[in-house]
Amino acid sequence: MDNWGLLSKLLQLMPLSSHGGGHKRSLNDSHHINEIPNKRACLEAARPPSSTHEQNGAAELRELDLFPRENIPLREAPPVANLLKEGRTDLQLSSTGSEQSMEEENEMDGEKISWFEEAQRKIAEQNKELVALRGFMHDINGRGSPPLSGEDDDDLMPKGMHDINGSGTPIVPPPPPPTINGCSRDVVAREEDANVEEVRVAFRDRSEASLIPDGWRWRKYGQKGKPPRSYYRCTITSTCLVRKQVQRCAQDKSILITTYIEWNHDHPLPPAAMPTASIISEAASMFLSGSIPISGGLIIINSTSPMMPRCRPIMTTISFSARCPTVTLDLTEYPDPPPQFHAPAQPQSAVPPLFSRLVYYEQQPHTERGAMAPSCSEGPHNLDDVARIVTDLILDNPKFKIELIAVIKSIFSEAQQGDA
DNA sequence: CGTCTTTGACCAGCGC
DNA sequence: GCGCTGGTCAAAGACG
Repeated sequence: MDNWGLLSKLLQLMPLSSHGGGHKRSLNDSHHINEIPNKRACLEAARPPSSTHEQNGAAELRELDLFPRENIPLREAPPVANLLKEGRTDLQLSSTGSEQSMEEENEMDGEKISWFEEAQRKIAEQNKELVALRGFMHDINGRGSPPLSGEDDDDLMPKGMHDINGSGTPIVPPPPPPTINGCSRDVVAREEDANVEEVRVAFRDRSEASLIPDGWRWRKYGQKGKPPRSYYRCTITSTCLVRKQVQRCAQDKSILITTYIEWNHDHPLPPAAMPTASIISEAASMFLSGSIPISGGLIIINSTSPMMPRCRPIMTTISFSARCPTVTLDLTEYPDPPPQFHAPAQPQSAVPPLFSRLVYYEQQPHTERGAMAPSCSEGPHNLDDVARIVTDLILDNPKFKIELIAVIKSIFSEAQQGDA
């Protein structure tokens, strides 16, 4: 069985009816500092469930109804489509520049077409389905992420899992996106589309310090509430309007929540602040452009920011404060990034690279996980063992599916680089 | 003395 | 209209 076969087998084993958990965890996460709003009807209509009642399935049924299986013929579709059928519109498996790569590869001799290229074709097919699904959802909701143009290959980039800099690329802060009055064009576009004047970007991370060093200079100008929420203003210039809020998580005092209310400084950014600024800008841009679904998702960020010193997967959650949506980047999920996420290439092995990452997942002291999955400390014996372990992990914790998607995506990216 | 933090007052928006 | 909440202001005090 080649790697694609393995992946197909793993994906087929995923319980299709498992719609909760995983990327929806954040929506019910009581750690969230912001509450569901009572205004912004356009966002309210699409907001995720928050009440216990909704957690018990009502909202999930509503979301399932958006993808009635009898209306979408995916029965014969390959496994990736099954994830889409679940509403996993945040699935992203393609890599930057894949379309160009595919065109080139089509001219090559047939014998040289690898499993990876086959996988890319399958992904392209599923992306087309994704376009149809998103359009379908848009028609039903009257909002949400704008439907993608099926004729525009650039728009076929799947949403939700997003490698901001491209996996494995040199860790260089991306240049700020094109701006309109200081806002990225995407931001402006989605603000206009969704009637959103502002989006906030928050970081959740464990820190004993009262402030996470981010390169800017801040001055405290207010404090409210219990637990206390501190308000800071950028003081690099007296006219800079950038502010942020800092508070401890009510449930876990070791978690510091930093919310950036503005990020359009009226002065040149200090070099130390540029990585963080780019992350904030990108995260906001991704949300406003629909790359991060309302339900949140997983993104992969390469960064030199003190907050995120290396490439790592980040669980994003979307909340809705009284004033605007907040994209929260949860940095508490991974105490240390797996080596694969900052080592671009893996030595060749008889075992697919997927497995070594599963081992990483397996070895993490994940406090949210329930019963222990079968131990694999001695390493895989065969691919059936791998499949069994993965199945157990998925059944044990639906969130593992999210992790798996990130791993698969990363593998594809690395494989593509290896071919280049 | 300048800078920064603390803290109560004040304001605006919203739901009831 | 009232109360609640989020956010900001500004006076007072602390600190180096």
